[in-house]
Amino acid sequence: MQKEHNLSKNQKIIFDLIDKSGGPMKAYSILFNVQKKGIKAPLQVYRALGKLVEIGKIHKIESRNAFIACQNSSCQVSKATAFSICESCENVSEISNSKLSKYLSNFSDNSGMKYSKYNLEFFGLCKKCKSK
Amino acid sequence: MQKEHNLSKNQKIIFDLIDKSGGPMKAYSILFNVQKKGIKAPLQVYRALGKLVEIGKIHKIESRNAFIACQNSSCQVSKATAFSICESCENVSEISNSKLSKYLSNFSDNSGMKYSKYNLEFFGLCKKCKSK
DNA sequence: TAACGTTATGTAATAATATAACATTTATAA
DNA sequence: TTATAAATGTTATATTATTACATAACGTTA
Ligand SMILES: [Zn+2]
Ligand SMILES: [Zn+2]
Ligand SMILES: [Zn+2]
Ligand SMILES: [Zn+2]
Repeated sequence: MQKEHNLSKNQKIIFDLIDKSGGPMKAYSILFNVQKKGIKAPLQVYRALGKLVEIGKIHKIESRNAFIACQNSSCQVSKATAFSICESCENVSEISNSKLSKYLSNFSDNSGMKYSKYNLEFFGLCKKCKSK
Repeated sequence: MQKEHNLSKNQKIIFDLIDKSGGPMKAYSILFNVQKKGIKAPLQVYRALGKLVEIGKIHKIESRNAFIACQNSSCQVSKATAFSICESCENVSEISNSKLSKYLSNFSDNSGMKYSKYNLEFFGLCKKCKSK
């Protein structure tokens, strides 16, 4: 059962934009796109992004400095994320594989460290780009 | 058997600095530290970093925009990397776990994508920070 | 309702990270 | 040698992200 988060005005504008885009978006591209809605400054964008990441509605693709809407309805928080990234067309998908997530969530080694979160990024060529 | 790369002057200066630091270093901190050795501009640092990453002598910690010397002698290229990051003291270690790397290198799903590279970052509290 | 604490917003300035463009030099190899 | 690739030097600029401070909206409870 997913907690309902009542998004604020700016959070909703920015989430809707990212979600509808269907892919990763960069902060300043978001800013450009929401200026007509009254969001004029980078900080307004970064604050909304920060909150949306915190509650798991979006994730940051670290290697690309970009943000993508969560494609996995059960992702309440951004604490166990995996993505596949095409190095040619830059298409990104969230990987939703229960074996993988179990394996990583349960991973431990002899470092004495307790892992509470992970982020995994796979790179390669997508189907389309491979066949070119 | 690891290929010997003859590092250039700037590459050697920057690699030695990162390696001796024993942890992750940020580009502008590197720049500051090597200015006395004649490296004066960001681009000189980023070019050396780019090459060092390419040949696997260092890795980029994406979530921190920082660079760490490879702690795994068999890492020829930065194509299969895993790190543990303490969210309190920011200590970073490269994870060298053959089961994990086999599991991830062989991972495939039904997306039709061929994965040639991955980067995994685990977050948590290290032993020291946990006991505080 | 009133008071309070929390969350979100607005705005300006600036910090931190990274690359483009161009000229020159050094290393490698045919 | 000649050519080719790799590395360097330098200036300027692009991109990504945060600090600082003031104000407004929201939710809770007295
Ligand atoms: Zn998700
Ligand atoms: Zn592709
Ligand atoms: Zn390594
Ligand atoms: Zn720690």
